[in-house]
Amino acid sequence: MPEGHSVHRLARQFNDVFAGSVLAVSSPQGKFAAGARLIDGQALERAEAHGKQMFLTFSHELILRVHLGLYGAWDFGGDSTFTGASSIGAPRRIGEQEVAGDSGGWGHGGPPEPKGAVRVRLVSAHGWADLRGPTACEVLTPSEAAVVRRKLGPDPLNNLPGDGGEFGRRIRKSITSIALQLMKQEVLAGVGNVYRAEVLFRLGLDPMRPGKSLQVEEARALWEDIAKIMADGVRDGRIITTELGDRPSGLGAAVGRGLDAALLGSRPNKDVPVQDAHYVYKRVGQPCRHCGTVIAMAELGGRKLYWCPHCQSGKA
DNA sequence: GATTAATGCTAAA
DNA sequence: TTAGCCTTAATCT
Repeated sequence: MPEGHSVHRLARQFNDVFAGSVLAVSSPQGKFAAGARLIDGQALERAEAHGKQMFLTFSHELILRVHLGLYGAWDFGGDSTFTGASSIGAPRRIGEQEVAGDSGGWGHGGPPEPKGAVRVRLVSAHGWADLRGPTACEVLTPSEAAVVRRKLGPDPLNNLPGDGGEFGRRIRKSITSIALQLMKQEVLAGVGNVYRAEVLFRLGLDPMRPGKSLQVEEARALWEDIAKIMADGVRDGRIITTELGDRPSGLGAAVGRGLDAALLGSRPNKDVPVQDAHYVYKRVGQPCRHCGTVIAMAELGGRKLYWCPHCQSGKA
């Protein structure tokens, strides 16, 4: 269940390793055979991310739209030219979690036998990419792609001028709870269940507040914090929302003992233990990192919502 | 080894 | 509203 940061890393990876290259496109699984024929043999012009969706534009202007959904993922492999072109560390896999390291599988100048249900395989002169388990995978014309993108709200990782204000107008339009609205891709594109829970905690907002009740200033702060922690996610390749001083182990503890946080340099979130990465997400029953109150959980709109009943009550 | 839940969305009913 | 995608890590026996 990758959120927007993973999709932006994917787009970067495709631009790094495939842009300008002619791609052989196939569907080993067979389910995308017709679509694959439409783009087979074309050069990839560019990759773009909008929220949780990725758009690959080919030289004849057709566009491959991919949404990873619940457990979709891309696997990569290739020669040294291919891995060397990656600016994000030549990952072996990008999906719900990112896997680093060598994929093997370019031994005889080509990709390995597809394992499992590979919906799409892309092969260039130097490497390959396999897509499994996507929710959406289709070839669109430019105008069809524009229709899809018009339905999406602003993406905090693109953060174009005016996007913050547009987000504020959209979320303040409805009495629907801000917890539900943050998951709506037409309000803002890219936030999922982890960032939703974490940003509401970071700003001390009650998840059940109606969007309409947000002050303009509160909506702006919400947008800015989402943009910040998601940009961290793009940099780190994982979701880490805790501040250094709120981490009980590892370097957070060292800082607590007096180590200068500045020593951490450009990688402030390097090697954060998983149990220290979040404030509330999947921490039901555990003590709040700020006040010790037991973290609560409830099902809302079919998804689990986590929050601190004290820090996010409006009384804290 | 078997079962379950999961950082979503789509399409059928 | 519900099934489906068909993977993976964590949890259970």
